[in-house]
Amino acid sequence: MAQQTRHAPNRLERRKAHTRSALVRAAQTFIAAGKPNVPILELTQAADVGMGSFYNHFDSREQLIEAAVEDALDRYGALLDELTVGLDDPAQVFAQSFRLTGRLHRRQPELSRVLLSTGLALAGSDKGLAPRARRDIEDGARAGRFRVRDPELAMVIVAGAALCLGQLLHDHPERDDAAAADQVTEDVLRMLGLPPEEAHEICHRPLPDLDTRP
Amino acid sequence: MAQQTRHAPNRLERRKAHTRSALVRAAQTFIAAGKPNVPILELTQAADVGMGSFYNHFDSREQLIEAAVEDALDRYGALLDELTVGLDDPAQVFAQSFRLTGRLHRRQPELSRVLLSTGLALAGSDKGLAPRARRDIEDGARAGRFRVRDPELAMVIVAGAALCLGQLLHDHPERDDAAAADQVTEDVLRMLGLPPEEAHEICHRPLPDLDTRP
DNA sequence: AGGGTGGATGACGATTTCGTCAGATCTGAG
DNA sequence: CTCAGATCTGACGAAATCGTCATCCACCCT
Repeated sequence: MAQQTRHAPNRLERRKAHTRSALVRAAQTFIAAGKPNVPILELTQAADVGMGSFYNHFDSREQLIEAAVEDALDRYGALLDELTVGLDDPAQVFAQSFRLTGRLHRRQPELSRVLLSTGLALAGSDKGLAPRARRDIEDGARAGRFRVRDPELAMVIVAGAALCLGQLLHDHPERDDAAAADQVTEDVLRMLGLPPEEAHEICHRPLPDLDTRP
Repeated sequence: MAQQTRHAPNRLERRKAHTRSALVRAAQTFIAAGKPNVPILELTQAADVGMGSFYNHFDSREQLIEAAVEDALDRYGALLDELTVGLDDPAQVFAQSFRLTGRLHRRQPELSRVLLSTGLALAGSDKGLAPRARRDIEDGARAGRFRVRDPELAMVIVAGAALCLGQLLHDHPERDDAAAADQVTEDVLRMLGLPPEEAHEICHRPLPDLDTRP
């Protein structure tokens, strides 16, 4: 019994996971390209999978898209977690996350554009990266680092800045994404009540090098 | 000759305009509902016009949607023009426009949601309300009212705040839209370098009463 | 008054997209 | 080696959507 349920490197499961993953990746590509309504056939061909395999894994296109967005969010969140581990100052965590998000817009354009295209709807909700930002803001407020009257209205600015920064970087590839991200982060920090000098300083600390990771 | 070309209240033209207008309004409704891909037939039925009339006026759905967005932008822009006429202080013009935009999200939800759904793409461009905001920011900077390093990056925050404020008001109808708009405007003004007291004062001046207009 | 024109209409054939299903292929266990 | 179960596959009929076109109506001009 143990041998049956305790699958070793079970090839069946891996094949299934591979197919599903291919579909999710393909969906992300189309979402990023602004074509979330791509025909199923075209999508499965892009994923190099049979037409029917789609229906083995999902009931509808909406379901796949939801899964694709969730996957993108998970990967983005995990990356931010990993890159901000060990920081204890909430302002520092927030600043680092925001600066990194700005940089990631350029490094992982598809991942980023998936979030962009759904980001507006998620900005005020409890899905996506919003809870993380809200947590950072409230942590910072509790720790006396930020001075915000209404966290939700602060979220409005933060989410909006993140989204439009992504859009700006996408529209203007010639821009220095790191500098832009740092500048916007600094602006946002000032809006959150951090003293200007400190905001400036925090946004010029060195960041983990994104180029050295997978 | 003069009588021919100088059409009096030409009924033919009015009928054509009426049909076109009905299509544009219907399109705006569907865009606002998040269904820009509505079938042509369904759209024409909602507009209460014949199937073929659509093809008399537009070549493709994209063309109609473009026209619908342009119409929404024109109406929004004209409204803001009208409501800020006579103001000479750029900071005042900007603040008034932003506060009014926040309020309009509630008064004209469909018009507003059309802008929301396309706003992100337009935020950094030279279309939509972006040129107006950019003009106000640059005017303010020239007049020494604002202190911005990079107008484009300031735009990032302004556009983002406007978009996410609209989203917030849509998601949370229980919120006091006037208070939220004023608060966010105040935050944005501070980010633009206006002294906090002045920002606060400007955002509490009385506004034209929207309820008294058509 | 009535001929001519611009606009509206919706039925129709063509095309696209959908979702299923029966069979092919692969995997792991006995 | 063989079999049962799991997954993949693409062809197929059904359904939705498209864009056109012949036709009709209302209005304008003479």
